[in-house]
Amino acid sequence: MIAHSNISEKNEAILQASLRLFVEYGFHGTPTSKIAAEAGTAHGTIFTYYKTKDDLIAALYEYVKNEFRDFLVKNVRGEGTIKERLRDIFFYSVQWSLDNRKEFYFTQQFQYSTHLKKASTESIVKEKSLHRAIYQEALDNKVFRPLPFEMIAELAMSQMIGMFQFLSEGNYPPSETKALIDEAFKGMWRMLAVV
Amino acid sequence: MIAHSNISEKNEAILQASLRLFVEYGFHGTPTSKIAAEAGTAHGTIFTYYKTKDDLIAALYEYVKNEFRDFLVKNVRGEGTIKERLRDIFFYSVQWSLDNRKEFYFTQQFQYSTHLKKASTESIVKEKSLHRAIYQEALDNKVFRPLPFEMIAELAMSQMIGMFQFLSEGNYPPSETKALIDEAFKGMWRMLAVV
Amino acid sequence: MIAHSNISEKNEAILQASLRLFVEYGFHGTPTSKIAAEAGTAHGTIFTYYKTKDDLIAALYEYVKNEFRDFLVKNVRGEGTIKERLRDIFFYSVQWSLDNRKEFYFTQQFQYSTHLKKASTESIVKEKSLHRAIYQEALDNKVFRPLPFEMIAELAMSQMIGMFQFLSEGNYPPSETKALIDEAFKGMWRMLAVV
Amino acid sequence: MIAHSNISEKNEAILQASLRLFVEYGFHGTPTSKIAAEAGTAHGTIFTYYKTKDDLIAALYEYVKNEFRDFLVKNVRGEGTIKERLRDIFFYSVQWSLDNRKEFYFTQQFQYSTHLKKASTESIVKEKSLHRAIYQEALDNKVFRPLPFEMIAELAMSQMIGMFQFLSEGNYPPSETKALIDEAFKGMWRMLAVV
DNA sequence: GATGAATGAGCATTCATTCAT
DNA sequence: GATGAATGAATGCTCATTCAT
Repeated sequence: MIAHSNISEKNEAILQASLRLFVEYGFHGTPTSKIAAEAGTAHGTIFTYYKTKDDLIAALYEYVKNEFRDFLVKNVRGEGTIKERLRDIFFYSVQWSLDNRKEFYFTQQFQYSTHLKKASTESIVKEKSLHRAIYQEALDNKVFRPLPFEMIAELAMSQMIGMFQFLSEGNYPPSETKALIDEAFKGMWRMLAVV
Repeated sequence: MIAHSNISEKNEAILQASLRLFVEYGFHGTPTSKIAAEAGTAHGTIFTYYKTKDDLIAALYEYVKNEFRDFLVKNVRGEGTIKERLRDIFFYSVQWSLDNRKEFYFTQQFQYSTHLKKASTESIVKEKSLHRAIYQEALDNKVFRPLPFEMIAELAMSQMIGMFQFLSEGNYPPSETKALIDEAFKGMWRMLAVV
Repeated sequence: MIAHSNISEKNEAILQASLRLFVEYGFHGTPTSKIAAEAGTAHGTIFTYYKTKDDLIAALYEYVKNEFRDFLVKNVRGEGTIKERLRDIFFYSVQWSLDNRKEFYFTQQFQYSTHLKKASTESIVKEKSLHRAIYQEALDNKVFRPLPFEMIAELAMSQMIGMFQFLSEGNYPPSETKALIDEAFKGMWRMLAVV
Repeated sequence: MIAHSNISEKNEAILQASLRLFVEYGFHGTPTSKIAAEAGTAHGTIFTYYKTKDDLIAALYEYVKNEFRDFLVKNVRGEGTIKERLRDIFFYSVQWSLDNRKEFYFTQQFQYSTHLKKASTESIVKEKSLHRAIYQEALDNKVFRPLPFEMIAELAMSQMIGMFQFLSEGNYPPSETKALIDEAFKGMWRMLAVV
């Protein structure tokens, strides 16, 4: 669920409508006119907030990214062993994507939309900085096996995406979901950690 | 490199051009007219082979999928322990995607192109049947931990995609690439296998 | 430089901004929003002064026309021979257009903007009444050759426009400019006058 | 009447329709959709011939310019005194503009459409080269008074435009029209020529 | 009067698809 | 089969104008 501070009601409605429609019909399958209709605004209103449709898409990405990051910052333990903090990151990342499926799915779509590559590569990396910091820490402290950093990062990320895809298809009750995520984390730990 | 049996030269040129352009500009960023130009045919010719652009995309997907499957069938040991055969699947899957980056990237794009969902879900599952058969075997024989089958499948697949992404960015020499893939396989094994 | 009596500061700013932008980008190339920005007012403010953009354009035309007329009335000798007064009209008309290039250019643009035809034909004729009066006088007194009045009027006007165009491209010092205008007037006199 | 060699029927219809509508409603007052309707083609057809509306406008200008030039070349005496040839240029220029009022009016509109300036300045000069060549000759041979070349050019051109404007309003029979143009030419001669 | 967010009609342009040759 | 001119529905975007504050 999107909810943010200095964003006008109309703007919010536009972002929400965009998210819903992009996820359902894709970027190109969603005319700006439909977004406006879904948002309950006039067509032109979109363009008072965003110069172009691509700008809207990019802004939505930024928006979602921030939601995600805010959620992680709020939930991940600031203290504890590396393993504990890693577990938190893993757990809450998967949890957030399950609780915000549209947002997560949109993110994936975005990263595969070729013509937006340039504007965002930097943005994508930044988005992952929370994760990457702790992988680096684990690597530096020899908690992780001596593998290339990027390999570790990619494998860990993929793991989360895999869990999201798995869990978002079946419909497990919360407690079981929790258990499965933790099971996956243990798997990841066995995969990457020393001993 | 695409090369197949009963496909006319023009058709082949069209598929090749499509692949190149789709990967570079995305489906919607690639007009059929440009495909024709790149393929060295008249615009209309595309539509003597494919009723619609979406048909072309679907056919290309089918085409690539078959290439991949043929490659696996040719290379994966038919005999050996489950672990050996799993390793082969893992290894050659990653290897193929590295040797056919455009093809693999196209596949990923395709799976995130929402408006093509219906036509293909079934197709995608079928594509993965080779992998899934052996995961099932490993699960049935208690070689894998007792986790939901789909979870295992997703985690294993994600691992390969993660390795592709990692390796396709750095530029490692063949021998090192080979070593890294095997390292990743060992990680996956620790993650999923019993003991 | 525009400067007039009962016109509010905002209104004046709007007219000035319009003039500048219309001359540079044309009527259709100048959005009212840009005019407002250039004038330092809110977009809506324009419409408290002018019901429509076309009204603004027409008002600006009227405004400029009056500037020109005032200038002529102030400078043209009220007495003297027909030739002397004609020379003044010719001279000061060209001079004004050189000293007020934007204004003059705007006038020309206006007269070729087809969709404003109706509103202004009458206005344009009125604008030229000072000139026309003296051509009529010259014709009535047989100072001019016996040609159709409209022909004389058009030829004389064209002459001034031609001189403006010529002088506004080169950059002659004032004294030379003056001499060239007088030379042109002599030419016009030879063209139109008896003997 | 436009009529040219290697121009397809549809293209011709588009140019004709454009000319008619531009002259009546102006560039911005004429939607491309109306042009298509008037030309009896589909809307999209315009864009198979011209990449943009501005391209169409520029092409139309080029087209009309060529018509004019062809007409002059066909009619102006190649031999004779400077005066005779000047008279021809003057006479046939005015005559053509009267016989092709839409074309001529379009030309004038075009030259005042600010945002097309860049594309065409060069083109406009070229258009006038036939005239300019003979003015230069007259100046070099001291047939004209020793005035700046550009001044002569502008004054002569203005004269023709003035005559067009005058004649296109009244409705004189051909013989009288002819006489009046010649009268105007004599005036111009008195204005510019030595003695 | 002044503001500027909101409106929606209007427009240029794109592009998959058709079809006569 | 191959061609490419023609089609017209669809779409992103602009901008004059309105109106609640």
